[in-house]
Amino acid sequence: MNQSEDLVRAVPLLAKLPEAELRALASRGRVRSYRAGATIFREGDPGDSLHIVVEGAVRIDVLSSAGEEVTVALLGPGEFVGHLALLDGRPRSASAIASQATRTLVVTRNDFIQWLSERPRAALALLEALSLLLRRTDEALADLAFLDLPHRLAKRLLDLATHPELLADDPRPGAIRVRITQGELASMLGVSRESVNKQLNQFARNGWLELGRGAVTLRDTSALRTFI
Amino acid sequence: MNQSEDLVRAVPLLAKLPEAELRALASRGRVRSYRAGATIFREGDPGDSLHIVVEGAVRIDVLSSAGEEVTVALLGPGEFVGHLALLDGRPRSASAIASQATRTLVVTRNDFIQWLSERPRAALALLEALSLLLRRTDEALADLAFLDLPHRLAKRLLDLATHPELLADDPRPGAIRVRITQGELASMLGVSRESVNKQLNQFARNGWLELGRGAVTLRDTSALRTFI
DNA sequence: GCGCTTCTATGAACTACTTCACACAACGGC
DNA sequence: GCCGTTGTGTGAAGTAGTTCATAGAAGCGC
Repeated sequence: MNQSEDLVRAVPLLAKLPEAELRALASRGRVRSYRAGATIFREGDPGDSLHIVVEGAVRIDVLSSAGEEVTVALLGPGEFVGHLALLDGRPRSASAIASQATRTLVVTRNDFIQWLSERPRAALALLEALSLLLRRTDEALADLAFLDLPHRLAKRLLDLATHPELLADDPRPGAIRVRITQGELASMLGVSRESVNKQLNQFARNGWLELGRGAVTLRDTSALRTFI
Repeated sequence: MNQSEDLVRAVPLLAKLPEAELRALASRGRVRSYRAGATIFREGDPGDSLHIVVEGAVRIDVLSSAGEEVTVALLGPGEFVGHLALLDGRPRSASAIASQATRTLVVTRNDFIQWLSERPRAALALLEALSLLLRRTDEALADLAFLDLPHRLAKRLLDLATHPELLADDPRPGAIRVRITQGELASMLGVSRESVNKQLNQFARNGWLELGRGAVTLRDTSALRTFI
């Protein structure tokens, strides 16, 4: 119980709410566990639940018309999935996969809607959070339309460097080791794995980062930042 | 007064609300007029108002890092702009320009927030609307990453054909004349005007549409649909 | 009606990606 | 310790878009 409460408080958009309201939401949720690689839900499934990530990491994939999967997001503890289907009642717009062993707090649509309709302040906080998401998606759209691969890649690497759930122990101080394969990067950027590889090696030749199996180690983030 | 009320009811996301609540919102708004080409607000401006389009059409543009403008949306009567800045309190993420003579109903942030915090059902309706917007943006993102120009163009044309504010009188029954320049199309699709022109002419050679100055006339929408 | 501006049309040269083909390295299971 | 699988690295050939240059047609202001 108490743990659920802590989790809910870790969700940025709900963090501001009074304690009693948090407890009310947490008490309606149930904790579920997934092993690495397990499917939390699939695109097209009827969706009637919100998942708040407790620990682990969740990858959000959508299927292109050509049948390829793109990774549209990576979520860590305190972030949430399933809000779209929850709020508009339509089928899941993407698949959610546990990329590590993961636990989530699950709240059903009915419980959430009822809880929310009694708490206007929570609704405002949620509206604010959705607005921010919408801004980020709009920005990603503009990036995709106007930035070339080197710039999108640099941007994405710096973004990933802020996701604690992907970070491994730093081999040396000042370096940030991001645990991700080049194939996963390609799928996030909407380009081929080979192109990502070639560009990463270019960055490595500049001394901005080092490559390893399943990881990219950023050695000069400020160079990457000024490159953007 | 009465007119504002009608406007508010025309907004899909607010249409379900009881009459008294609608009146409450409409009475807080003010109607403002813009001539064709006038700027409603600019990207980066502090944003503290929601605009509901009463009549006319509004184009939403964002600036790319390279300084180019992309059109991210076209809005007609009943649709609304400014919700992002309104809800999250940040600066405008895009510019809004009246593409025809236009009137909007303006509601300020404070009025709206206050109105909303007293009406949980309206908040739920808004959350649902934002979820749908988010879905659409995600879909546009996937299209941009995976679909080539011909398919994106066909999709966009069919989408535009459902926007009544852009439609001119049909020259012949069954045909849909969309009033838009090839440059505007290019700016929506994130490609060059020349590429749009070449692809449109390809479609015209197929007999699927006809081209004119400032307009595209769809003659065989089902062919376009099966092409997608 | 004339000239300016906007919009459409098209070809040529260039470029950033793609796909394909292949080599090799690292890790995990048994 | 071997073998299958997963991940990285790289070159050659192809292609879907780009920019640039140039042309003409349609509408608008006065």
